[in-house]
Amino acid sequence: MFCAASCNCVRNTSPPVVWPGLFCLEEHMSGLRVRFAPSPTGYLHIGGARTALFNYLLARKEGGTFVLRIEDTDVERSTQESVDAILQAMEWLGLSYDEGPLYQSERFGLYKEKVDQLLESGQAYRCYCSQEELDAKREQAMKEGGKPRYDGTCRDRTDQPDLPYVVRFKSPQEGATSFDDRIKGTISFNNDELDDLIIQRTDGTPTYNFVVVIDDAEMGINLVIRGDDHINNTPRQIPIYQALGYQVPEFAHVPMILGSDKKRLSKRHGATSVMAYREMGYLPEAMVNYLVRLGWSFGDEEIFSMADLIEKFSLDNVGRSAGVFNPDKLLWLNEHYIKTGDPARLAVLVAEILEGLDVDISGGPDLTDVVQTLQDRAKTLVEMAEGARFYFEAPQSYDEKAAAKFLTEDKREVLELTVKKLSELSSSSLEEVEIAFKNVMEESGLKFGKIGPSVRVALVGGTVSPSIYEVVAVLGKDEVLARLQKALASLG
RNA sequence: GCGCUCAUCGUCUAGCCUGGUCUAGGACACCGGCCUUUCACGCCGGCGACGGGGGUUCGAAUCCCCCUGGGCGUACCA
Repeated sequence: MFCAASCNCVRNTSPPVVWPGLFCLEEHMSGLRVRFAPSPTGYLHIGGARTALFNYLLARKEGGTFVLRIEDTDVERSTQESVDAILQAMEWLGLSYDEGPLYQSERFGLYKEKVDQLLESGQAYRCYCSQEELDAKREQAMKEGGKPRYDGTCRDRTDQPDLPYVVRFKSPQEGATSFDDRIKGTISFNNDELDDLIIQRTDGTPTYNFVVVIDDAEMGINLVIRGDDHINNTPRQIPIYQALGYQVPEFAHVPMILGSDKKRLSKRHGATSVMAYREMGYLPEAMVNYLVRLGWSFGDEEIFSMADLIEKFSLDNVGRSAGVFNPDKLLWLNEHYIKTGDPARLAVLVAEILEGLDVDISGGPDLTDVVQTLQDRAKTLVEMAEGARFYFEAPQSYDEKAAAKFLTEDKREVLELTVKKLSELSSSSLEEVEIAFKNVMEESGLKFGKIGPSVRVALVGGTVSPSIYEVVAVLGKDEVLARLQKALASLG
């Protein structure tokens, strides 16, 4: 067995087996416990994926534990489809977790207990103010230039009228709350900025800022890595940890991802769903590599495999400023991984796309060979599939312009010669094909430029394809001959 | 409005903590060239930034202050 942190502590088994998520205890097990806690109100988006990735990487690097928790306290907006979509996306990216998924909706009993505990100890209270009253107060405060925070009307109320109520946490009103963020440094808030936040709604369900504390504490999370849109929540959560007698974890707030207009990344900036990129023909390693480099760096290096990252990732190299999502660079990375990827693996992926395109690949050339001719010229798997199409479907017609230029009567002679030379081939290896074409050139006295383009149009239907030699070799003698004959028949 | 936060090429960033080695490095994109049977790949080259103003210092991208600009938050969403 082999330590997944790719250290030198090879367990003495042969062959070595890498077991994701399994580490040699002595060297790598640490008490680090991190988590990813998405709320299932949609697909896994770029930002969430990066947060998950950072958590995953740190856990793997330190030999810690990565926990997945589903934040579905908002019963209205949470759906099972979203949960599935998120799980699927994480799997695609290769982000395995050690514990979970844990559902907050299944822990309401626990939260209720904690609410009661705070109510009893006087650290929380029932608030009977209606939504309308609150809205009015907020508006009023804003108008007077004040802070739109709850004014504490019910804070010291002692009666318990038979009215709907929410439970509010008694936030400290004096002093300051501060914490040392692992990424941003010391952050401090004056407590008079805090108002008494609602921890339990009228319908009895708990709210985010409350459950997140309980869960992180109960699950033993000691480092919370999350988006920096949560920085403002942190000083509200810390007093809750304290009120409940929990130890406050460390925090690491990672900067947000913005769109090209520097606004928070959203649908109008294009695809933001991780899985949408899979559909567009992106490789997961390209997505992981892109995501990690957005906000993190390691000298001048650009290319990182997951194993590299587990070895090299560190919160120390995470930047403090927000980053703009740049699809061009993602594309470049995808191109890179297609170029350097294992053709057999790529073939499996391309086969799926081809199937979706209703292209029947049975009886055609070996897809792995096909992929190899396309690796240097495709930026996405979808592009590759489209480029592979002609290998399996003989051209039904020829591109008009191309035919007018390259499939003319005066090409008959050389095309017939090509057919002759090719048909004499014993195999269609690349070497043999090259020799055949050389012979054609010699006998006809023509340069390749006078022959190749015509052959290309005959074989693929247009003027764009991999090298002619490769195409002929991969397509195979019989199919090439058939297509050439067909083109010959169309001449004139 | 208030609070928090951020600030190096168009974009991602190195450098900043421990001032001089920075006429600021790399990558994407873009432009030009080479290679070439098409399209690509590849290779070579180019364009291009320390937001502004004050300090401190012999010397500041690096330290301090102010300004400006951006982001986030300000929900019975998470």
